[in-house]
Amino acid sequence: MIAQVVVDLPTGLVNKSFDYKVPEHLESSVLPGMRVIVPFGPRKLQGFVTGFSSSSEHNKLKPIEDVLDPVPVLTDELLKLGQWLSEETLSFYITVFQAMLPAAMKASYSKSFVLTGEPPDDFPLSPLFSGRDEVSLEEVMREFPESLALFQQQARAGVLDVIYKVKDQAVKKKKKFVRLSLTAAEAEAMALKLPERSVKQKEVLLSLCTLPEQELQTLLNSTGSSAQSVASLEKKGAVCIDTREVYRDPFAGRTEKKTQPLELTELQEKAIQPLLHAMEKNEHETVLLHGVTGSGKTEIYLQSIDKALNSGKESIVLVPEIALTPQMVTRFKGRFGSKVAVLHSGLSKGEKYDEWRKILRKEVSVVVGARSAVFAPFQNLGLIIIDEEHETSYKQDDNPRYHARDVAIWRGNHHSCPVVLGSATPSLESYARAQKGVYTLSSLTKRVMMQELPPVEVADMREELHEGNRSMFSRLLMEEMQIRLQNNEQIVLFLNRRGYSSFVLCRDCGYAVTCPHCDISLTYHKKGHQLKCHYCGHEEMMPETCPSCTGQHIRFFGTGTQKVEEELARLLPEARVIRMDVDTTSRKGSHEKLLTAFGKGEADILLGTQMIAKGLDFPKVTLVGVLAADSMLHLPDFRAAEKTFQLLTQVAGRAGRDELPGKVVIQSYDCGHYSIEFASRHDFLSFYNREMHTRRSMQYPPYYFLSLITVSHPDLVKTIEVSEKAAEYLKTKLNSSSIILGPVASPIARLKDRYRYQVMVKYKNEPGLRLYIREILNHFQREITQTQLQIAVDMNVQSIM
DNA sequence: AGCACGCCGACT
DNA sequence: GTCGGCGTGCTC
Repeated sequence: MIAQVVVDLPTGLVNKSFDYKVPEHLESSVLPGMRVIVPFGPRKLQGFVTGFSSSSEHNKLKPIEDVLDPVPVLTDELLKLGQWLSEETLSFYITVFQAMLPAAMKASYSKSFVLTGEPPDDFPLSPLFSGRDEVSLEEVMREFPESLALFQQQARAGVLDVIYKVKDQAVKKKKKFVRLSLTAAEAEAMALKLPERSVKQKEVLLSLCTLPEQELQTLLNSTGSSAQSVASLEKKGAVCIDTREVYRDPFAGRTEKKTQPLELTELQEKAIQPLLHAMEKNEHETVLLHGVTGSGKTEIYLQSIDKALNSGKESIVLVPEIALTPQMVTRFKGRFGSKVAVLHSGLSKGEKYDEWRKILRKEVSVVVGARSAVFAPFQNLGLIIIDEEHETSYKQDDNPRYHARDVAIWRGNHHSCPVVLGSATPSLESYARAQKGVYTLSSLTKRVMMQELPPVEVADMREELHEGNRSMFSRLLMEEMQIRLQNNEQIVLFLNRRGYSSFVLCRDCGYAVTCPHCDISLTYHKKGHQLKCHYCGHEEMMPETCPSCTGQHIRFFGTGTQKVEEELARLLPEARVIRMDVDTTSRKGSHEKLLTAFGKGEADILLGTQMIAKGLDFPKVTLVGVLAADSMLHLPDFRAAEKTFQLLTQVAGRAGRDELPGKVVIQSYDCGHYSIEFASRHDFLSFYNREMHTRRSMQYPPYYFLSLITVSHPDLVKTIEVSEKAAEYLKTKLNSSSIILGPVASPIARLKDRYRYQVMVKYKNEPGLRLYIREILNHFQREITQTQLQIAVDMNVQSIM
């Protein structure tokens, strides 16, 4: 039996399967989709078995060394999907497989030197081994790097062996359990017979009488005894201790109140029908659920999941990372309890691994998670839901550059089940497909309780400035805030920091402090008085004087949340403010804590960035202020208007969600812009028509496909040379109707000390494009593996910023 | 990615 | 004449 194995090396040269002999003792335990350890050259690598064959073109096959999984971690479906996805995104198989699995299952490798026998008397490395017979390469590099050559020499001489190890990081958590091996009556009798001084043993026994099986640590804590007491009891045969695998429980101590399905409104009923139909007929269909904020999309999700559950099928719910709040999780756990697994970035590696294993073992039937949850290894999928389908976070921005929506639709096809794309502000792509009939459109035009969408007023900041108001709050917003404070109602202030962060500028000479490694202005962080690069992490102290002209007038500009907070403290000193941004929410759980505090009314104003734009539902919020609505409007991105519209609509939806009527104030320097105008009128369709018009005339998606090739190298000349060759090659191959833009410098022209140039391809129909790009990659393959050259390909660009 | 193989400069 | 530099090519 011969196994085909894809090895764990993300290189073009090994992007194929290798044949290995399956040793007899493993024949019954290896299946496709399992991880194995195989010898590869002199070392050992983790790999994935993709299939079997009875013969091989190679005559000398090495055997598989070990099988890491008792059952396949990649189902047959996922193997197939991986094949498709790697072709679609031009990624390596191994990269795609790894994207499908929790990070904990990625192998880690180590190398060490081992003494082969008794070292000779004059062995020069004896002091470094000092009695041990193994020293890791890591230790050599750390403690005595100058001896590395000596180690290698001794290895060649045969005094040392070089050992390669593959470590599976997927560690299962274990806990000890204590079980009473006597009946309660016997135990009680024994407890009485124990000597006077065995107080603790007695307590332990009595505790076990009421609950005969307990987790060791819990038992020790509750009785205040030590492991010694329990060990004595074990020796006496009263209890036995065994070690068992347990799941890490990220939701420990949290019990969700069980919720019941709500009665659907007439509109919801109508909207859910096409979906339920497709589920009944076991047909694949993509339903675009366009529902205004507060229209009850979630209840539709919950009831369709319920339907899937009732017919014994599983569901995947994707939620944007940023919206994967405890509030959201609670809604699903509340309805479906322990049938739900949750996968999001807030979990530790181990926790994610455990949640994932619940899916593999069929212990859950619903998974709620961010982008990568679309790969949940369910085998009987009945429904896939993508909430806020327009969110850009569904596109992965490194390899494999996949879009969760495409993967969902592939899987929906495979399982003959519907895919639901839900949004108040669908992406233009999806809405256009719905209009063409590729997707089924299902609309919810009214809020559940029939509240009106909140009125939106736009404050013209140019005019404010004109009339002498130099503060960051318009008079309108100021007035409205004062009213809420008086009425004891709550306010959400939203500051979009993208493209608007606080950069440092010299007022004398105009010098802006940029990152020494990237073509990017540094951002000022008040904490530590430091400047940081958001791309490479470079940090430096805020300079006292201008590095360029040594002038004194170097200041930070732009409005960060910190600055807004200070301004609020000055203008509305009585207001209690909670600030949410990367600085205040970096600690685990702090995000949730702040939101809970706000929900309990411990603050009047919630001030934050993107992270407060969606999913939040606080009944006492009656005013939402958007401080700089146009800050992202002028980003050089074809989606700038779309993103602005989506964001404003989402934010506006946070107001007046309960009985109290809400109001929204949008501040802008460009209030005539159609994104702002249509968002203020809650008019998606007009925005859609207008923006589609622009896209058509500018030849952007959804009228054209957009692929981007980014070449990067530390040397500018090399970068330009390669990108030019790539563009020229494509020009000879593509249709005359396709548009090749560039090469030009990327929007971030230098990143981490590498210059970046890009070639953009706009096209309607280029069936051979992937092939041509593959050829470009092959052509430069040697330079990619051996020099600093990188060529990144994104076959379906979402954003060009 | 590693590592071996192989072909040119400064050393015993 | 040899040790060792790192350019090139392969790993089932």
